[in-house]
This record gives sequence, C-alpha cells and structure tokens, in this order.
Amino acid sequence: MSVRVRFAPSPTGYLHVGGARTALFNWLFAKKMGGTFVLRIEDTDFERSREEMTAAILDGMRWLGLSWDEGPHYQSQRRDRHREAGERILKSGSAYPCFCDPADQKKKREDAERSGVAWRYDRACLMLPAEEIQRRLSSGAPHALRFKVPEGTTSWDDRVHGPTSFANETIEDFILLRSDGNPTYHLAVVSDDIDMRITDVIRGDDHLSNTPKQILLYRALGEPAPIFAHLPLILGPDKKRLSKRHGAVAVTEYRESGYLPEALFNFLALLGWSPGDGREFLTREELIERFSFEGVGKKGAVFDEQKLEWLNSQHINAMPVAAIREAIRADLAATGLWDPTLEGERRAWFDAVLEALKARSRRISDLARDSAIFLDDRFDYNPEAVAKHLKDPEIPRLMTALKEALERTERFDEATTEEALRQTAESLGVAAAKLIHPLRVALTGQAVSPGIFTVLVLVGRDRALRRIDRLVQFLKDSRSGAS
RNA sequence: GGCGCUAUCGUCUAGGGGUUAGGACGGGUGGUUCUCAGCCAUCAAACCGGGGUUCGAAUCCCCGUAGCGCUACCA
Repeated sequence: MSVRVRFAPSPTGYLHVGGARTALFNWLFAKKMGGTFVLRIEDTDFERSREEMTAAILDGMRWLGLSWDEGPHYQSQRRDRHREAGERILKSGSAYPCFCDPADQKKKREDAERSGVAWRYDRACLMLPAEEIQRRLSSGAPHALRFKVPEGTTSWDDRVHGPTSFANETIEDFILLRSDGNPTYHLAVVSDDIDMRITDVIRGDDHLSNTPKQILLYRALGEPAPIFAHLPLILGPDKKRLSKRHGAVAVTEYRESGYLPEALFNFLALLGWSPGDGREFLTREELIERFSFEGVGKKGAVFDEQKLEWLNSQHINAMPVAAIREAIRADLAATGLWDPTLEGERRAWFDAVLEALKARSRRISDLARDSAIFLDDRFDYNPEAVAKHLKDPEIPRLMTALKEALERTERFDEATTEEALRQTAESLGVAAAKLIHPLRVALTGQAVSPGIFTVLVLVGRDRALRRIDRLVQFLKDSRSGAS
C-alpha cells in the first residue's frame, strides 16, 4: 500500500518553525516513499480560525518548497462525515449521550484541581437508566456525545519512541460531539484520517498523549490505525516549547531577514534528525535520499539561530550567482537600486560583484547592502573609517599621486592596478597599506570591503578616479571647515 | 496533583558493553592578507545522580532528580 501522510495545521496563527518542521518531515517521508502528501486545514474552531491565516500558512509552505499533492481539504466542510462517524460509534455502543452541564463540569474540574486531586469525568450519564435517557432525549434536552473508554491498555509501536502504552483508566470519557452537534478534535481527526486513507501520522510529541484516544476511536469505528511517529518538539533558548516570545514567528519572517528557504529547510531537517554521517550541509534531494526514522531523535531540540545563519552562509556560497541575483532583486528594488540592465547588458559585471561578495555574506540582505556601493556613487563615509584611516594630513597628496598612477595604466585589471599602487607607494616612500586604506574609504566609504583591487576593478577606472577626487575634496572641506 | 515523554560539550548531534567519547555551530589562539569575511591549523568544552548486572557500563536494568508535554463541549 502506498504511503499517505498529511500535515494538518489549524489556521489560528502563522506557519511557525514548529509546524514547518512537522510539515517538512511529512514531506520528506512522502518523497522518500514515493507517497502522497495531503494538506488539511483544521479550521473547526470557528472562534479562533481566520481565513487569512490559511493563506499565510500556504504562503509559508510554498516558500519553503513544501509542496502538497492533495488538498487543501478543509475540515470545517466535513462536519457531516464527522457526525456520521459519531453516530456510528454511538450505535456500536462505544459512546453515550451526556446531559451534564458544561459549566457545571468545568466548576467541578477546577475545584478538584484546586484541592490537588485528579479529576476525570465521573460517568454520571453512563449510569443513567435507559428509560431516563430516552425520556431526556425525546424532551430535547441538550446533550453531548461521550466516548466510553473501554478497560485495558492501549499501546502502539511508535516509529520514534518504540513501544508506547497508556492504561485506559487514565483516559477520561472524552466528548465526541458537542451539544451543538459539532465534532471535537479527536473525532474530526480520526474521521478525516480514515476518509483520506492516511497510513502514517507524523506529528509533534505534544500529541503523544492524544494518541491512545485516537487509537480507541479507530477501533470503535472498526478501522485499522495508522502508524504513528511523534517528533520531538522544537524548543526556545529557555528549553520551553517555542512561543511567540521567541522563535515561534512566521517562517516567512526568515525570508524577510535574508534567509534562503533551502537553508531553513536544511536546518529544520537537522533539528531532531541526523543522517548519521556527520554531514550538515544537505540539499533537498540529499535530504530525501537520506531521510529515515532511524535517525530521528527523541529529545527536544533548541532552535539555534546562529547555526541557521551559518548554514545560510553555506547555502549562499553554494548558490550560482544567477540564483543569488534573483534572490536579492526584491531587496535592491526596495532601495531603488534595482535596474533591469543588471540582468541585461550589465549582467556579467553584476555577477562578478556578487561573486566577490558572496563568500563574506551570511544573509541575502548582506549582499543587497554590500552591493549598494557598486551601484550607487552617493554613499556616505563611515565616521569610524574616516577616523581610522584618514587622519594623516598627507593623504590628499598620496591619493592624488595614486590617482595619477591609476589614470596612466594601460589596462585596468587586478594585476596592473596592484602593480601601479605598489610602485606608487614605493616611489613615495610609504607602505602600500598607507595607500590601500584611504583608497578603500574613497571607493567604498567603509573600512572593510572585499580585496581592494577587486573592488577597484569592479568600480571601474572612471568611477574610481572620481571617487578619489571626491575623497580629496572631502578632506579639504573638512579641514578648512575645522580650522 | 495524575499520566506520559526525555536526559552526551553552551547549542545541534555521532557513538548503544572495552573509544584519547567523534563531528558541527558558537567561543579562544595562531597562520594567510590591504581590512573584514573566508579559508587553514589549533585549543577549551559533555556522557544528570545513585544503585545494580558485568571482568568491564556513557552504553543494559532499577530508583531518584530535573526538564518538557498532555491533562477542555481548543486544536
């Protein structure tokens, strides 16, 4: 039988890293097994579900490349099937109507909790005589449908945790259908998973204690239970489950912060899973090829953004410049620096700029920022760079000499410009660094940049000379202004 | 409170009876060099505690402890 898995988020929030990781493992397993990945939106909580959240979740999944083969199905549209399932359980004798007042139940529960006693539903309505039930039913008394948890033990062989079991006496008779006729989570999930022929349920550890309830429902419905795999949770730096406070932000925020989807994908796959051979940088294809539940750990894993950033830098480096160009286009457009010629007649030049920048970039946003000085002459001089490298009163004279030398070179490539600079330094009787540092400020406004001759060539002779002039002028102005 | 899950460097992890307990991120130091990044080299850094079993336990078992999760007519 071919594998069918599903990701079933509820649209009460964005797709955060926890959800994304669950989706990702489902996706990997489906790909690995040549199975089907079903997407189901669990929007039965009409109080909290919001339509725009569904859109946001789909957006997040698309960005990460978590394509689904089927759906999205909407759970809210399947109420009739859920009710039918509930009726079937009732008919089979595994459920009973409960007339207890919810407010009343809640109070009892709270009282019990306050006095430190475990509370479980007391089965008051299970004890009701048949004729009393009939009487109440025909009088139209509001009632919910409760599952009658059988005696015994419920166990399963979890793909991650191995044999796991729960004593049924620790499970209370939970509600299947609310008094308004709407299904609760467990019924809806099991009913849907049966209808959608899900073979493997891969979800977070937080569902571990829900599993026996659901297995009991499969049994009551006379259906075989799927195989379960419970993934360890992703934790915040405080080792608690991710919250809005830290990390549980929309995955698309990582896009906004300059992360590549393949880097986040790679990172998330490594959170709680290891290929076992020590490799960390893995492409989607390599991940599919290597994925197996053998390598899935049981321990919650702390989300370490520094490692994500490192992986991002690795992916940036492995990326062809053409792809990088695509990736930074939006950022450049946002600052008005994007120009169609960058992928037209100036493409080769711009790709060389990106090539020079990519090894030193950890985020896509770094590339956009650092390429600005190649695209626009109107940059400011960084005050720290000025203070560090432009103090010497000799600099205007040195720069003027350098400019003259650079004007005269026959060609303008890295080798000739370097030779020109070093010869100039020698004839002036100063160290090459005396020219290099001010030149860097002249060309970039910064104290740090790629290799100076690389920058020089990429900026080009004309603009480089103008930038040197501008620096000399700047120094003149600031000196006369100061005195 | 009850039930459950988990436990190797700060973090992600490998290893599953005999290892100098390995790798990666991050940190330190040094090298390359025009700066930064990168790259290379190098250092520090861990088997939760206690009992068993065993010639031998980080590894298997038990008991603690701690952390986390679940405990709704939420999902």
